[in-house]
Amino acid sequence: MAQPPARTLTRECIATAALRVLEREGLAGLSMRKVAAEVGAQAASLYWHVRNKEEILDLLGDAIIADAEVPPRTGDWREQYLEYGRRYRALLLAKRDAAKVVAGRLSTGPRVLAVLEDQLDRLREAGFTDADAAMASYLLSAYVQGFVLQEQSPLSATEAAGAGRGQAAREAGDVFRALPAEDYPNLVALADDLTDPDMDTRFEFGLQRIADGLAALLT
Amino acid sequence: MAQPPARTLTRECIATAALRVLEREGLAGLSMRKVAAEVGAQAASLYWHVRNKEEILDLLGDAIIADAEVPPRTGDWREQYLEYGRRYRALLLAKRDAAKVVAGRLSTGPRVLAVLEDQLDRLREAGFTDADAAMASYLLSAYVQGFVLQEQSPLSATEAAGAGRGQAAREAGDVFRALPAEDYPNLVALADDLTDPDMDTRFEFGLQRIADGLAALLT
DNA sequence: CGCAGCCCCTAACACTGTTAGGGGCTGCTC
DNA sequence: GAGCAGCCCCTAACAGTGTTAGGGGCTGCG
Repeated sequence: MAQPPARTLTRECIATAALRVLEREGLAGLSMRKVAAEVGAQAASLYWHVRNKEEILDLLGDAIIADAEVPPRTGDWREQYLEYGRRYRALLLAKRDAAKVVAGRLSTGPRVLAVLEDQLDRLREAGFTDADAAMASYLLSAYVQGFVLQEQSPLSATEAAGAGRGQAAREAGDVFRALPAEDYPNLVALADDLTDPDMDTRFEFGLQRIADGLAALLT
Repeated sequence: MAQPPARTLTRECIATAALRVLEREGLAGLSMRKVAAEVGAQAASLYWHVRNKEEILDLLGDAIIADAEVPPRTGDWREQYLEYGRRYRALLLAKRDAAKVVAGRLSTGPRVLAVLEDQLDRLREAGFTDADAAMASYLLSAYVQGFVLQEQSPLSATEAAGAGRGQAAREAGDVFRALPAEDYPNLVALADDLTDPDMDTRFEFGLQRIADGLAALLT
């Protein structure tokens, strides 16, 4: 790692390096020094191209969305809206800690704007009010971000060592089943439903409800 | 601050102290040393009662939800479901950075479980399948968390100095309006709708759509 | 009395983001 | 060609972070 001349480093160069560090070490392990080392430079050198670590996170947010592809323009607006949601979730699941990076960050990178533009175009074409189209778009991204964040959140402090997806769900199931049934009858009864590790259908459920609710606006 | 004998410190004591520090300094400014100082102790002393900083954040998550109140049991399930969402959002807005604390954290504190238990009870009583009730509950919390997180996220690196709520929205509006209209016709046209600072009605919009979608399951 | 144990301390470790200041290297101007 | 401005990267340091090791007062029990 770290080629000696290293080529003059740019913001894009820093962004892709940060992306590699993020993939390797996770968001908590992402430091200025490590990003700098990844491009063969010193930490302080980054500050010539970037104001903050925060600005690097902004670049990361853009880079994560960068390889988004808009769904095909076939079928009705509903199928396209659903597909937007699915692809957004897939994007957040593809890169490590992507949801946490993107969560508290309103990106205005060109790639993000292009997707948003396209999405709004289809919603208006489908017959939604301007205000409704804007809110429908906002609703979708809020749901997807919130879902993936919950989906990836470990159970309390039982975290790090846990194996992949669904591990937390199974442990949560144990917690629910162990509860006193007279105090929490519903939690005990629904323990299996609440902790079903099939996140895909759980996500799809919410997505379909939202689409249904939006469809009711068009009648 | 910091009374000399300080009384023997407990986990609850640490939790409320952490809550005060969070309110004063924000999540980024919350450190072991500051929490310790708040209870009149040294940083290392905390580790007798708590394993990690992560565990303090868990305590914080519980403490934030602690003063949740379940909505009155009047009216239909829909009104109660909506009210759950509204109160959850209000809770996250009430304490500083509460959304960020709660976001990536599956709390199993007793207060959280009690609310969940009650919520599931009402959904089942309304006629939802066990699986649907569980998913409806999950859907609501995903939406609320995602929404508040987006709602509070600053616009790119224009952050810290910005005034309160709606400031980011107004600046985002400027960004959208300044875009080339031939490349982003919809973004320019909907700039006002996209950046309407009235977050309450925006939240309500999504909430109503979700409730509509769920209602369609009961027919 | 002595001895556990609980509880808190001081000191240190490795690491973080960030800034100050210095020095090569480029390319322009006289 | 000489000098100079600027870009770009460096070393060194600062204050602060989470966390651990080890010590030392208390308490209550045998």
